[in-house]
Amino acid sequence: MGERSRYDLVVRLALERGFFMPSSEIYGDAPAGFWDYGPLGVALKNRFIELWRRELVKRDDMLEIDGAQILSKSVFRASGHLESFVDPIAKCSKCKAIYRLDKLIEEKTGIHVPERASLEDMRKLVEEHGIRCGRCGGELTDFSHFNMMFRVGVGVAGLDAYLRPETCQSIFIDFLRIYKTMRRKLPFAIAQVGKSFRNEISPRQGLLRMREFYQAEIEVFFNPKKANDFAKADSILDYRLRLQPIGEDSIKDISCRDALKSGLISSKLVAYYLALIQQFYEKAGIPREKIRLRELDEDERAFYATEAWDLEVETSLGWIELVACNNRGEHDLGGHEKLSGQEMTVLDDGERVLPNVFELSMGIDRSLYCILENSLHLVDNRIILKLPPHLAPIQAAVLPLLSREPFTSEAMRIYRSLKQEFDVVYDASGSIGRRYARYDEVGVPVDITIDHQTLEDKTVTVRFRDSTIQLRVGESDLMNFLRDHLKIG
RNA sequence: GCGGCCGUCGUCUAGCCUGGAAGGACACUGGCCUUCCGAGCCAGUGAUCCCGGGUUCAAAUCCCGGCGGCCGCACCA
Repeated sequence: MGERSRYDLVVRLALERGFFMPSSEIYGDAPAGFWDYGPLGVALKNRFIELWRRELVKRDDMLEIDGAQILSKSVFRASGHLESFVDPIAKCSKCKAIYRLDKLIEEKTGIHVPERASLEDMRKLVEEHGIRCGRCGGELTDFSHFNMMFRVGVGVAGLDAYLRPETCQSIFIDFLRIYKTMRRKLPFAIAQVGKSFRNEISPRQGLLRMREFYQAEIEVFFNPKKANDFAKADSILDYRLRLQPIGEDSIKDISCRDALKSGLISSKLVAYYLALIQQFYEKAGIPREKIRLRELDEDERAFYATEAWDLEVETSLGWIELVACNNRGEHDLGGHEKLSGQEMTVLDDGERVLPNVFELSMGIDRSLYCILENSLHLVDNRIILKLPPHLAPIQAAVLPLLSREPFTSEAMRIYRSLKQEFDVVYDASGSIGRRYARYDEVGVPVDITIDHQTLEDKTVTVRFRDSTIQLRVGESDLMNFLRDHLKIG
């Protein structure tokens, strides 16, 4: 299979079988970067989130919230997004080309433009060095900042507010009340699944880069002096991480214990959460060898991060960042404390500390793409979607061997008994082989066929998607069989 | 946002250069067949030809603008 064609196959399957589709697609003015999930896509997403809840939220006793998507301007003044979530731009007065101003100055003069440089500073540099449009030589004009947040006007007065560019700000602004009411001590984590919004200049590649997207974020609050006093980490010390630290160009397969000992990871707390997130993706069906935790150097890190590891998965499109694991230090609670005047310190062993934050910020849509691409296999030019059974949108198909009585009634009866507990479909249309193929394509892990023998001895044929092996299961054992087969491994 | 290529049934595409009734394959639906791995035969549904404007007796086709897609630049979960 060609490298590009894997992406095309996923998109084609998604459109044809209802996983996802471009939003507003019947209108010509549909802007890029917005996608709708269809029935199978929603089901897959829900199962993915179920797995996330189980393997991260429940496993680590996190508290889950669901915050508003529109937040006040002050939130983003405090978080730094109003000032820092921007690109400085300028336009050519002649050919209308738009430039990243800081990049243009650096390219023309070799002078490094610091993040904090004002537009006025940059305008001066442009004048001093006589920088003009790189393409036509025209004069540069319209110096401005392009902020990637969507601004919204609230109420009749059109009060300035913003769609959140990351879900985690909801966690930080709710932190104080949750801490006061939920009786937790440091360290503990707050988690959230929800939408975030970024006005990307050029969204592209389907689910990989959207303007409206789902994140599953976890913010771990901890005392920075105690990041190594972390007993929970004992359970993962022997687990092997796939690390690529700064300056390395290959992946080290190394136990958490050794990574800590050699100083590759800054603390037990960080090692523990990196282990949890890697284990999560392994359970989501991504093979270990396609996962890496790559450490970002200063230039690559977000403006709020002091230490950053990206969990990346290798696909036909290269390594894709699925989770940003950032040490945000006291950036967020400190920022909100300063602007709101609300003291954010908490008591920890008799000492007042401002909690630091380590986050696991997961892109859900991207993750689903990687799972789909990884699961997609071509056999005799037919798609077989080998999803882990516990992520399958449809868990079993109930099929009468022949589309006539008494097979149809028997199959319908079994379908009805199963659908109370499982997500199953009934299908009598087309030859049996055609139906097997139809459900292989959307990742149904087992097909249940009602055949001649069913009528004699109350057993059914169970046919496995990945191996096409068939076995006979008694009707009364079917529930237990399915529960077992759909269990998280 | 820029540059290159591109946009036709659900999907893949023919037609565009050289203007003149939108055709095929797969999928889907129904019928015959009565089946354990996309069987065969017959019939059928399904396309504002991305959108808008222009040229023309006539536009899927030529021209202009917009929107979208892919690749590259940049940015990012």
